[in-house]
Amino acid sequence: MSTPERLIEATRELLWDRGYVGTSPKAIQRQSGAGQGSMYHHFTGKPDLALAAIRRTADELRASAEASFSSEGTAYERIRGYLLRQRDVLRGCPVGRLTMDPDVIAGDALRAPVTETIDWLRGELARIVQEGLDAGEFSAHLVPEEIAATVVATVQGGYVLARASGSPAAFDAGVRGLLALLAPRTA
Amino acid sequence: MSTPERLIEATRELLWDRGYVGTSPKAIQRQSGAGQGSMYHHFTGKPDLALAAIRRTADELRASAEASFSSEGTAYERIRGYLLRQRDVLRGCPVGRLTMDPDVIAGDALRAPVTETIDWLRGELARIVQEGLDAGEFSAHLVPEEIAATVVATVQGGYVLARASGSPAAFDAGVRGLLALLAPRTA
DNA sequence: GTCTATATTGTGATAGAC
DNA sequence: GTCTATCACAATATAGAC
Repeated sequence: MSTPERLIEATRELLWDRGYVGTSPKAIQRQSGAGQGSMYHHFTGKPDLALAAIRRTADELRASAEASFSSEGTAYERIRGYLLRQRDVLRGCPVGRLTMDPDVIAGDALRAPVTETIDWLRGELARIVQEGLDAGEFSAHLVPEEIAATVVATVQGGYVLARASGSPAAFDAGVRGLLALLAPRTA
Repeated sequence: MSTPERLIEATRELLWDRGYVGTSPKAIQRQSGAGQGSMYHHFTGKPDLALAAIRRTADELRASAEASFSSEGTAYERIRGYLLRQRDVLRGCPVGRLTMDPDVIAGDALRAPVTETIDWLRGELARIVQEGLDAGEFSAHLVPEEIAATVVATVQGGYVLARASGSPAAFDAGVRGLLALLAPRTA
């Protein structure tokens, strides 16, 4: 792997585990095996490197979600697929956690990929819920954008519950509760 | 206000906005108006002061939630009251945000109040959902602990959506979606 | 109780040799 | 492209005067 590549990957790991304020250039250098000089040769500084790392993480998350969304099945099945897809629950969401980082949220550059990713997620889910409504799968009084927000929030909040309790079980409980509420009436 | 009091309050504000790793003793001293010497006279260091601050924040959050839970009304109405209670949405949850702080989660001392608060919330909500089930208010197939987790997750995740989009509207959308899913069948 | 001085290590970066 | 100085400032304290 090239040096810029190793720097970006190391930064992604550190941002995921410690956030932006908790990630120092020195830690990035240690984790990537690159020296001081290399890092500042390839990137202008910590914000520049963090931006590259965040963008890549956002792209990966999007590609991964897209796979769930475009699978076969009813709207409910696709939402269930998204909710139950494998996750590193105790590590949290590598994009969502950045919303709690003051230095990420404060500036436009680092915040943009975060905003776009979460907004895109809500939009895709809203589209799926609308398809479910059109198919008569869900109660007609449900509002697609609201249900989409509830689904994304349950996932993001599920990470909080899991980390608070120290167990992925809390995440799973929240997801199962949501699926029970969302389930098409089979009676 | 006494000096220890001002130190604790300043730390609470900073922890809320910047997290534990983002909060320095110097910033606490500036915000509280206390000097270096005072801070280290009243507290052994940053972790000690943070513990006092986190405990107080957790106690306040619990008291505030208790007010919603113990109000009059059906189970659905009490859950709705909790979900719609006034919040500083864009600032996030002062307790939940600490779950993303590596130095808080890593140690038992600082993590304990966070764990206890979130676990307590889930327990109280599960109790209310059970009451709703007993009263025939909810579908019998719902599992109280799961719905409770979904409710808390929707709130915690709602903060993430709001901060990602820069608007409290995203939080409100998630809550309305959940309430629509949870609403007793009126037909 | 509060203040100032001092200390060690880390942060985030620049400069210039190789 | 990478390395080793070097730098100014912040983080997180300790020591001891007042």
